[in-house]
Amino acid sequence: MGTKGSANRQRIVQAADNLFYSRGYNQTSFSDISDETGIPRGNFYYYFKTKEDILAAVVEARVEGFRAMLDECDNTSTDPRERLLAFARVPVSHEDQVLQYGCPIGTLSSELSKDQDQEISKAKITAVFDLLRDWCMQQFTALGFEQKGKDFSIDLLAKLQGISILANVYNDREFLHRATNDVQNWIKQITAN
Amino acid sequence: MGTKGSANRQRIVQAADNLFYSRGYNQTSFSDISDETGIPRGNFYYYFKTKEDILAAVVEARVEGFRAMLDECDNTSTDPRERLLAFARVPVSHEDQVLQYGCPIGTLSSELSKDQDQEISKAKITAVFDLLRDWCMQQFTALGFEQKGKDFSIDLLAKLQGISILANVYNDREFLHRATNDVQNWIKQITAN
DNA sequence: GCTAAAATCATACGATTGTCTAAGTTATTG
DNA sequence: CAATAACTTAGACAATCGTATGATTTTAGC
Repeated sequence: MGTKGSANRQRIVQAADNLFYSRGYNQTSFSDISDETGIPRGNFYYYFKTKEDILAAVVEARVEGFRAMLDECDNTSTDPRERLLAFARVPVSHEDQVLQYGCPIGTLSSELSKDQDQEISKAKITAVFDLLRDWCMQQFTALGFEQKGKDFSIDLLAKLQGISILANVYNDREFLHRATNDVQNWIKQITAN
Repeated sequence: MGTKGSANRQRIVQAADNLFYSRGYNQTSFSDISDETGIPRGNFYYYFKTKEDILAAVVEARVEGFRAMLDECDNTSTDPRERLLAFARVPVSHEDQVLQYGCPIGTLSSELSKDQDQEISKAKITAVFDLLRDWCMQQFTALGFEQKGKDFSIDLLAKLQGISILANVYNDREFLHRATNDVQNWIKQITAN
């Protein structure tokens, strides 16, 4: 179910994804998505009962995107340490977007944490962070870390989030590069046998 | 000018400040502020021509708040190192708010980075980060750092932002404490003679 | 205590929001 | 080919948005 959705549904989700990222969820209207896709607003209701349903679909799409990104990290090397180093470079691999709009999951998360409703989608956002954290933990445990691996994983996510925010605030490409290097050095340091 | 503003103006700004923090700027309407203060919507236009003018006043108020917070850090000690350690503890001193709504300046920043308009207010947000960064740099230079002090300052802000985000996402008080400790240890380490 | 300015109030404007319906079209199936 | 389902469309709904105005009340200067 859902896998056989029409092309229109996919186009709606894709346009909403981009708009939610560049303008924010609350600042994106059905009309915006309609203008972007050429699909009349009325059609939306056939696929999504509410705007939050679109949000849920977008979050789901982003989960898939992050999953694919993690797969790429997995494919760079069989060494968990190298994988973590690759993971740390993800923000710089989406440099321009991060500088302009910040982290797609971090900014959405902080936007949704400010709402009484949308508890469902907020939970799904947490699931995205869980996905990333679990993947990191997997690498750390493969490196022999146990309880420390959990802390390291959240620390790593926090570092990348902080870097994304500051890089976005100051639109500072140099900082993004330098700070990413520092994170990689930190990974090398804590994983040094 | 502005210093003699009526009590109503102050109440509007204060209510807007709280609402912008807990619900977000775009999700807060004039009616919300009206409900919160009991002041009719029509009155707003006497003090503020547009909603963005209210935002500007709120940002200004937050700047004052951060300035007062930095003064407190200054008063904790004459040692720049101790001051930085105190600064690093600011998020935990506003623990509950950070866990629920994130950093008041970081979340607002990422919300405003997603809008075509509001370029003025966005610039003022950057000014808040400048305020914090300059203060940190002042401490680092007092400790003998020069060009490195600038990097350390942004690094420190990035660390605190990242911590706030993850603490908010997972509503994790323990992480907030542990990560703050780590930041303090980092400060001690880089400032060790 | 009169007057003019400052402040407050109720009300309404056009525009846009998300939601919803009832037709219209296309595709699928027996 | 007929009939049923899947999909698309245009348009309108009430509600709310930020903005704006004109009248009323309060305050301050002389």
